[in-house]
Amino acid sequence: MARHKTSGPTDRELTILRILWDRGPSTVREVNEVMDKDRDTGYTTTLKLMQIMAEKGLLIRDESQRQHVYKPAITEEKTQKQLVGDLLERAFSGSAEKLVMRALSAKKISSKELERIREMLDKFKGA
Amino acid sequence: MARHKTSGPTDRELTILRILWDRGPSTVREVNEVMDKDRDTGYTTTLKLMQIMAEKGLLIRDESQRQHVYKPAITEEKTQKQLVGDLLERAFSGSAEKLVMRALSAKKISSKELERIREMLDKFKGA
DNA sequence: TACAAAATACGAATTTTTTCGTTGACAGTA
DNA sequence: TACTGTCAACGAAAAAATTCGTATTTTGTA
Repeated sequence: MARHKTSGPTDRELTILRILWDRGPSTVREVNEVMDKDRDTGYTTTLKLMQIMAEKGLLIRDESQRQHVYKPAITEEKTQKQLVGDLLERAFSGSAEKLVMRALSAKKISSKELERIREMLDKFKGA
Repeated sequence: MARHKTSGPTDRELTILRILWDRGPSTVREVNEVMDKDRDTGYTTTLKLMQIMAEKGLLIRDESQRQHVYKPAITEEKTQKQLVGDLLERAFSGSAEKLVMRALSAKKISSKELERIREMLDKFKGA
């Protein structure tokens, strides 16, 4: 697809990043197994994606083993922040309030979670 | 781009929807003028996009005038909800808490806005 | 009516993202 | 050593999204 200027990882790339953040450094096979469960994905497809991502600097590759081991080059936090910031501009004209509202209504949230969100708010208010 | 299964509007489509939500029903020229300001975009490019969106059912076209007038076929609310829900799954493994946290830290938020968000929380807590 | 301006229709090219087949290298083992 | 299974490299095809040139239609106006 064509991508916007501010663009970060593509869809499939994000899928791979998610897996690596969850699992920690992994081989292509390991990543592919997780991918494949959710949506049929050939091994070489995953391999190619991860190779490209390494080229782009999205992943770091350890070639010391025969089975190369990949890990994210960017933190989950930074990426999430970027994605949310992006969505904020593209779909919400910058209104964080509205985004939060939609997030809350998009999904049932436990009152425990609501409580933690409230605490966060306090922190931000203080800052 | 290739797009994920759950996929809603593409990038450029979302740009156009945003403009229509903001301005109300508009002609291609009007939309293109706004688009073009932000990023060079030929008139026929915008036209084609909007025609495709009309075909897809994303826009409704009023052809009674020579200058066709387009308006969104989907509400801002529904689309935003979908986009947030999507991002929630794709980048946050479903944790709304984290998404809200990132949203708050992605952008400076006025204390007035924080206050309103807090009120929203109360409502959700009650429900 | 003839011309110019402005719009839509159409088709195709381009770019980006995703997918995968094939090949050759390497490692373990019978 | 010869065989087998696993892996990375590579190139190219396919799919999706975006862009735009050209032709045609319509409308206003000289």
